[in-house]
Amino acid sequence: MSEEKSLNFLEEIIEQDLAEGKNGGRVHTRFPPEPNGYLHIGHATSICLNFGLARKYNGKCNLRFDDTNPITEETEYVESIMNDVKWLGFEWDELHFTSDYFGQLHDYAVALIKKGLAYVDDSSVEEIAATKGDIGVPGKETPYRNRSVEENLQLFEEMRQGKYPDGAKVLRAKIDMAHPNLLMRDPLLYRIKHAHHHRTGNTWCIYPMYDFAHGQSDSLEQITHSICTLEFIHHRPLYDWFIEKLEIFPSHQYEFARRNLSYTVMSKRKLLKLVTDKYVSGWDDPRMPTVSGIRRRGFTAESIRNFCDRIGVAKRDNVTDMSLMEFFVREDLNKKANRVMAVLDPVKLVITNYPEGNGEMLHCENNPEDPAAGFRELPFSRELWIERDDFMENPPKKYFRLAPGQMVRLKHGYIIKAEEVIKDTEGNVTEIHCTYIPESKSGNDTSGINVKGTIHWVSAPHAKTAEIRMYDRLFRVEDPSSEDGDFRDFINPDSLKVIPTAYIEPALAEAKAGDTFQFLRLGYFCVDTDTTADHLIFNRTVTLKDGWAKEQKKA
RNA sequence: AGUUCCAUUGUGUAAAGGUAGCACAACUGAUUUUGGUUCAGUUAGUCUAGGUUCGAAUCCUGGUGGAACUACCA
Repeated sequence: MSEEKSLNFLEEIIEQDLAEGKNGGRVHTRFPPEPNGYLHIGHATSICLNFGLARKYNGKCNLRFDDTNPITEETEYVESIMNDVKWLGFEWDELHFTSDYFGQLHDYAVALIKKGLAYVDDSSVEEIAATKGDIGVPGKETPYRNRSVEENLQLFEEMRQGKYPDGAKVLRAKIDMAHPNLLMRDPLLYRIKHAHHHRTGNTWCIYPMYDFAHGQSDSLEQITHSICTLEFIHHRPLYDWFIEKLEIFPSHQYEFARRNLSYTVMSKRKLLKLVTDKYVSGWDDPRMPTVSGIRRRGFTAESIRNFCDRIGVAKRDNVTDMSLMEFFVREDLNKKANRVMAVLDPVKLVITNYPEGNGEMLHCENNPEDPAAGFRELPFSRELWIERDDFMENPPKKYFRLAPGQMVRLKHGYIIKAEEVIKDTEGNVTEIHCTYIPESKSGNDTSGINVKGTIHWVSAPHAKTAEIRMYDRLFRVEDPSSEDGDFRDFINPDSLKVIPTAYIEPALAEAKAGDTFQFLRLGYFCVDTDTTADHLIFNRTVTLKDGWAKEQKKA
């Protein structure tokens, strides 16, 4: 049986083009971010799509910075974007900046003027908006629309030379002021901005608009399939118009629906607001849907690639549930992350019949899913920390863990039986006394006893401490992007919970930033970039599936 | 209102006129020294009304519902 994977609509288009011998059998895509912010998971789908298509069809994919607006763009963003693309596991075939084409784009503008297809307009922003018309209402032509080619050439040259202040004049295409598509009503091609550009400095004071730059840049790079999101679909007639009138390489634009994720926002404007208004610690806050944020949180590049492949690409509106992304993270980490033990909410456990002194070392498997991960030695002793909710004085029926008179296994260690509970004056449990069964040692258990529960622990005299940061969804509402206004109304106040001192097993003190572990029964945790030898910080990447929680919900 | 795009289980996607399938989620059960993992299984879907056809999720028409477009942003 050939495992025939179904094609998405873009792959179908490409295969048809290939079958027809279009573009000489070439496939060339590009990922074209504007360097005005950090990349987010939505960009990641676009990256996986563009680079993935190129990889699949033996083609090429460029990284192009669409830097036509000097006001918003910064070198810091350029660097973070290149870093994120590489981290996701992709290499660009060519690196370009739209600003490298400013000279060529200027020549294209001159060519359009010469053909009588572009003119200089002296109207103000307000006048242009007022004469644009409206949905269903045709616009009005400006009095400057019929200037001669010579005059337009001269004025455009004077614009370039810096003879006019910002906003005094613009270059517009001469198309149709009554066109039902607002974008075809004499769109702006160039505007005057006396501003410093992050790459071209002060060389230019006129800058091309997106529409006049994007398609031509695609064409200059011989891009065969220019893939963008659906909101650009109205731009396609313009895209094609420039290519036709300039008689340049016919790149084609294809649109797909933006990917949305439940409980998160993708708009760069809103992400920027989260950062500048300090709702989060920065672009790489582990709650942010940015590539740098989810990386810091411990999501792996492979799981993101798998996620993007799985959710696919289509043209209908969509909101993918977070649980799908979390599944791919768990799937990947389950194979890779070593199992270790940590106690987040400790209570003391004393094994009264275990000898006092230094205890013993236990031989522990690092990862049952990966035999190559090996073993480690783990100290065991008379006094341990265990998780507070692994003991219940009055347990419900299906509670498999510690309770008075009930037996449980200490992971990698012995079976114990709870004998006595010590409480403070307010009735809080401060210590649990129990006995152990010496013949039940993990690995050579001759006791013949079967217990239903296994709990994790850390030897009290050997334990190290660490700070644990637990993250939850940043937003309370499922689709925060549908809401406008103040974030405060729908930010989740419990999105960050800090545990200043948790107990961890001693070997973990050596862990380095970026290392990820499964804390047994608690979830996956990743060492934070701010961690130091004196102060270990773990971020919770994702929780484990919780069978006990389900059990309780039923009750 | 005009133009354009879209509509398949709770979610995301397949089925190019011929058995509505996959993954996640949910639910059963088995295995398990993690209430994890793994394995087996169950529930659940073509927006609507017509038309074309031997046969329609697919093609056509009308309706309904949703989205995008009215920046000297990209």
